[in-house]
Amino acid sequence: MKNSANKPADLSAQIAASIRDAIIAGELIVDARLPSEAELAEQFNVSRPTVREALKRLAAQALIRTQRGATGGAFVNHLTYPDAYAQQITTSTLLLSMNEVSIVTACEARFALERACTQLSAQRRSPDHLATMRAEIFRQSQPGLSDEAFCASDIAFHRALVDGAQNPVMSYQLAGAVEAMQPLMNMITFTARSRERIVALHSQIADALEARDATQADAALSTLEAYTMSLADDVMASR
Amino acid sequence: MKNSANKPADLSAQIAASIRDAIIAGELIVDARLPSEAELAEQFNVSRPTVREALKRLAAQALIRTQRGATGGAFVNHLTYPDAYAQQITTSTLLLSMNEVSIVTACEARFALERACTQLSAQRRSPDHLATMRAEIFRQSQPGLSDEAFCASDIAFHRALVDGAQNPVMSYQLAGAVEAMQPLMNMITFTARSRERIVALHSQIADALEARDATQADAALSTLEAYTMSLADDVMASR
DNA sequence: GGAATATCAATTGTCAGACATATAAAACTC
DNA sequence: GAGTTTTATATGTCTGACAATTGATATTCC
Repeated sequence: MKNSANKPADLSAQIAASIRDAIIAGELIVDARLPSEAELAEQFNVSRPTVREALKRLAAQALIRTQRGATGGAFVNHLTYPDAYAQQITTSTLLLSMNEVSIVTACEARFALERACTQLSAQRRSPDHLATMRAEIFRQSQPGLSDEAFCASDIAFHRALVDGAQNPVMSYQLAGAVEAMQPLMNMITFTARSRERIVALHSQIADALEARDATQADAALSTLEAYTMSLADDVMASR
Repeated sequence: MKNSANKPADLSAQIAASIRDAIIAGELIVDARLPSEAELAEQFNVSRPTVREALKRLAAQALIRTQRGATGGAFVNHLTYPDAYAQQITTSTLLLSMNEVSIVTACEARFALERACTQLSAQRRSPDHLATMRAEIFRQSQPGLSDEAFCASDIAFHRALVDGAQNPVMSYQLAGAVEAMQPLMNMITFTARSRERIVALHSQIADALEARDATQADAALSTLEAYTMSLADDVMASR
């Protein structure tokens, strides 16, 4: 009951799917070179532009990379965390902006997932993570800071909190949840007083992590969640 | 210090990025029709094949859809949750298989995130979610079940658990973490005895959620995590 | 007049062939 | 032997064309 049945996909989509499946199935390992475009065209019995469209589809998903020149070609890409982050963030951002996800739902998800990191972060955070958090807190308390810069710093703070768990898979998962909310957070204008409150809560969290006190960090995070939501409610109500 | 600086990207990549930014910035709203390929080619001062490659890149990310015919063209796509799931799972699966993520790291992330859902799921799960979980538990206890089918049912169980939180953003985020682990989980062969134990823990979780007891569900999930990891250790050690 | 049908026009999908450009290896020069 | 030039191979891009799809329009028939 999928597209595969009711609508024959484009040739380029079919070819892309075929190659993608081979990669996922492990038939093509990382850094393996695909046949040249001309060879692929012959294999699939299509023209070179069609093959190229298929390869561009895969390149858009960071599944392959291409290289020009004599020893060039298309290679199975080693999917790096930054690549995956970037895709994750793009997708999450669009999902949030296109599906009328309420601020409440997004906040709830974000903080719930973030709390999942707290336990581990309290155990494992390095001095480096703490230093990053303190630095962002300092930046956030500067009076002249623009709203955009404040939000960006807020995100950097939470990234450090998440990274403190020292689990790259969790960092990757959270990147989407945290960063995708930036557009929503930017809609909430922070008054001087609410910034003060947020900074105070950030400090509480950093203190708790420094003391390796997961329970207290959790509590501060919950308070922050409730406060963020109340700010969001105010903004929604005033319109 | 990115590719944008040291390597001028392909024209098709530049054009794709340009259109993508316009979509993300909200300049192109959902279902808006993009100019025809010929018009885009003229606007960007490139040939049609180049424009087409750019559009295929966007189509691969489900950002646009194309339609043939007189009133056809490329339209900004409404990114649905299933679309986002699919991308999320593909990316996560590749990330796990290509980055030598240890089973320990992946398990840790998965269960930590899943525990984040438990609290909400205990409050909000519907009878429907419970029924799904019970049905999967029953299937898992059937003796003749293949390893693949057991793993698939395991995933379905955990999906129901996550969906019970009634937060689509969390469901989306968790889809990647849970399903991407299928290949890893398939590597662990389950003996009759370990299946029994897993089913018992699943039942405990279902019971706890039925009783809306988040603490007990949490505990059972933690036990399941520890048991899964010990099984993984056994498999690793025996090779 | 209204409905079924035929035609048309716009747009994407595909193709063939060509040239430009990048790049590493081979051949050449000193 | 080191440096330079050539060459082969691959991707990147362009031109031009035709096929297929599909909504809109005109036409025909009752």
